[in-house]
Amino acid sequence: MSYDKNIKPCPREIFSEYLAKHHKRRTPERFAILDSAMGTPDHFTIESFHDALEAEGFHVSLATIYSTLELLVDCGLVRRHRFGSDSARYERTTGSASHHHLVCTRCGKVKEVKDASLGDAISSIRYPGFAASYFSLNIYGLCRACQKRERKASAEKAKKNNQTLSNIRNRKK
Amino acid sequence: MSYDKNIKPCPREIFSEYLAKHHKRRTPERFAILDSAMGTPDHFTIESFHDALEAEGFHVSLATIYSTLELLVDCGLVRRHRFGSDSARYERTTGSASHHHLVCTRCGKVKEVKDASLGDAISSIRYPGFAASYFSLNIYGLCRACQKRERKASAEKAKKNNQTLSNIRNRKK
DNA sequence: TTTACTGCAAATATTTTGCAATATC
DNA sequence: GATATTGCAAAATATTTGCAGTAAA
Repeated sequence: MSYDKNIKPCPREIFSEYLAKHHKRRTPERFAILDSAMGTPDHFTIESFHDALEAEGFHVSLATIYSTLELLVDCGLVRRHRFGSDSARYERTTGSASHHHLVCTRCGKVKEVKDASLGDAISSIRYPGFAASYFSLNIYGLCRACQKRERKASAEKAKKNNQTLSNIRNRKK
Repeated sequence: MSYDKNIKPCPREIFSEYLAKHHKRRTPERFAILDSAMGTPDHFTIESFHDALEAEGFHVSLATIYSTLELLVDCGLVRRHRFGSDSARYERTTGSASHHHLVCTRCGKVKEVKDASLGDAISSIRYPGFAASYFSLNIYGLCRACQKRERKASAEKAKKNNQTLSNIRNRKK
């Protein structure tokens, strides 16, 4: 939970102005959540985030975390991902290089892939009438481990079938 | 629910071979679900899909729809999206041009944008050890309606604040 | 004949909501 | 002082799972 609060425009300023503009209140909970989110370079879930805050000695309810993260997404400081069937994952938008995700449809594992030029290409597209804030590119498929597992299962099944087949053949003798 | 079953390799063949390869069973439920999914050009949710099947006279349980759509995703015939907080949306991968999505973070509305060249660019990237099946590109931001709504709310708040301010000024007189 | 699949209902997991107390504006 | 926000717990929603009966291989 440490980031340079002097970089301009720093997240605190952005959030503060966003709250002012929307006539929402500047509460300690909201800024604690902001600081913690900005200090986390990795993905996090509501649950993990709540635990981390708790470990730091903050007690903030889940409901408040949900609502504050929604605000942070709305003002573009945080991205929200829904990869598999599991819960939403969040990540700060600042301080990390443009990347997309390889998502395994079998086991749900997510791997980050950095690609600045593709990121720039996507970010540079303008959509009339739509105020874009961030993008999320996910490539779905099978990860290495699940491919290997599949090959192995395939081989075992084939072996089993051959045994069955030879049993039948032997019986006929 | 009508698509040309003669196109090669047609979805029925792909699915049939997938089931055979994985030593899974060819049940009427699975093929009814396949046909219905392939006959739907738009996005659908489990709920809407279930209703549509029911209306056509098929009765298939939600559990079976979930499990079969998982198989269809696994064999690449169906894409699974998780846009907002709401339930997963599915769409067939065949028979529609490459597109991505503009997702409103405020109201959740999703708009499709066709872009063959970007789609080709993304599809052509190879990831060592990862067997890519399909991609999902979502641009998050504010849709036209929500931008308008925001401007309107902003103006009203400002007006209200001015009134309060002039009340205070008047009182001081 | 073996065992995977289906439907149903119950269980689980995640996110949202209502309400009284509190704190910001 | 008016009202948005908080925490808690309950509610709503989506998805998964267990089990007994059925059907594909």
